[in-house]
Amino acid sequence: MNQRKISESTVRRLSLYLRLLRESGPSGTRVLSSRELAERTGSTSAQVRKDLSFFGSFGKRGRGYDVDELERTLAGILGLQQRWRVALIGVGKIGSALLGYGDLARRGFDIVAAFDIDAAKVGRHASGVNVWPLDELENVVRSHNVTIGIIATPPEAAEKTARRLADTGVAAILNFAPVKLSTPETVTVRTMDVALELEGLSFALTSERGNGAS
Amino acid sequence: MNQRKISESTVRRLSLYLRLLRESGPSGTRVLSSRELAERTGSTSAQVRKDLSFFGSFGKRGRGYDVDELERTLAGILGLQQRWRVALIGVGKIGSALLGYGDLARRGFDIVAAFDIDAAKVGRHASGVNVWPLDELENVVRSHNVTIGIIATPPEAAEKTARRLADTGVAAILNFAPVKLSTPETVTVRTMDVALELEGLSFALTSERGNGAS
DNA sequence: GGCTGTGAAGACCTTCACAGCC
DNA sequence: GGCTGTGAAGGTCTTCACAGCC
Repeated sequence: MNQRKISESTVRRLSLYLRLLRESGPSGTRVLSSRELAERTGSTSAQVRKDLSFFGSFGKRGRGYDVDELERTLAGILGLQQRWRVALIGVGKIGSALLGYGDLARRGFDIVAAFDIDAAKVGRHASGVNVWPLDELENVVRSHNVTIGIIATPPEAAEKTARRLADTGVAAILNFAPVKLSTPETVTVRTMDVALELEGLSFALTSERGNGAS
Repeated sequence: MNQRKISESTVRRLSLYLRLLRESGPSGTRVLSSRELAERTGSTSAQVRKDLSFFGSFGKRGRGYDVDELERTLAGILGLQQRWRVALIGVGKIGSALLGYGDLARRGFDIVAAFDIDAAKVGRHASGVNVWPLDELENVVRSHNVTIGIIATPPEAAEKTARRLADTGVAAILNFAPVKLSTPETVTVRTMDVALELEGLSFALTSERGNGAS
């Protein structure tokens, strides 16, 4: 496991390859070439081979990659042979959507506890997950062995929540609040921001006019 | 507006700069240096200056950037001086969350119509947006002059929905379904996938063990 | 013949470092 | 003195192209 620095884009693509392999599951093809993998994930064949080559040689020359084997290998690389225990902070609109989103559990991420500052939201959520008062965060996160936190609080509360999660020993945070979190380097943070993505689209549409849009 | 190829990361950072400028609004500082902009968005001062230099010279040497002026300039570059008319397809968990998410309107994106295949969801949504039967998509998208579509359907329906949006003349799609969309090149697509981000975190946590994690 | 694995080349992005201006 | 704007250097990521194997 002595691996060099793997880029974020490579990891993203590995996830896409894995998703494809899982979909072409039992009834799918037994072997896929780098070209097929590329076409169906929006990459190139050389890119696929390069991505995989950082971790070893998993293909068979002249044939391609064995679907089952590559699936297991990729799951291993991505750390998805284990299940991850996740805490959700903030049971508002986004939080509730996440609680009801079965794809997360299907892909190895169990939301084992949720928190909200609003007493009315405390109790058992429709999804079956328990919603705790925010005060209980440290206790419950520790007792449930949570390693990943999801921040779905209002932006004003995000920074403080991040600090509390970090102090409680959570190793990674997925942040839905449109703010920059200042966490210790030991915590890996990734932010998802719908408005930011829309702004990216806005830019693309705006600058198209400049060039001769076909 | 004869601009060269601007990278996606540059555009993302421009959005972050703009967000910061807007937050440090009326009561904020009148001038910000590239160093300040960088520190508060998680970038570097050279990066900030380079990003801006693709579009012109907006700073004052020895002083920095005028907040109001740079805010206007960035909004112009990103195409945010106009408002964007957005259609949402799929009023499930994610779709509802988006309808209730005021930040989108605040940042220039108005969801002017929503669609769902389920007759029970048709009618006026709590957010005030009208939910139409899916059959009406082409009519309503055209009559409302929609330019951006958000796909929040189940994965199986995403591809077909994308094609319909593309055929109806929508210029950009924000896709929440975990599938690769095959749309004509005239349509800009961006996909947001929570599980994919979590898998990125999973990888980071897993590969840390390999190195000597401090 | 077909396809992988991979050095080398090329494209792209970031950082450096400093001239130029306030 | 302080800060911008920017060529040049350095680094990273992608694509090419082909040797090696099935």
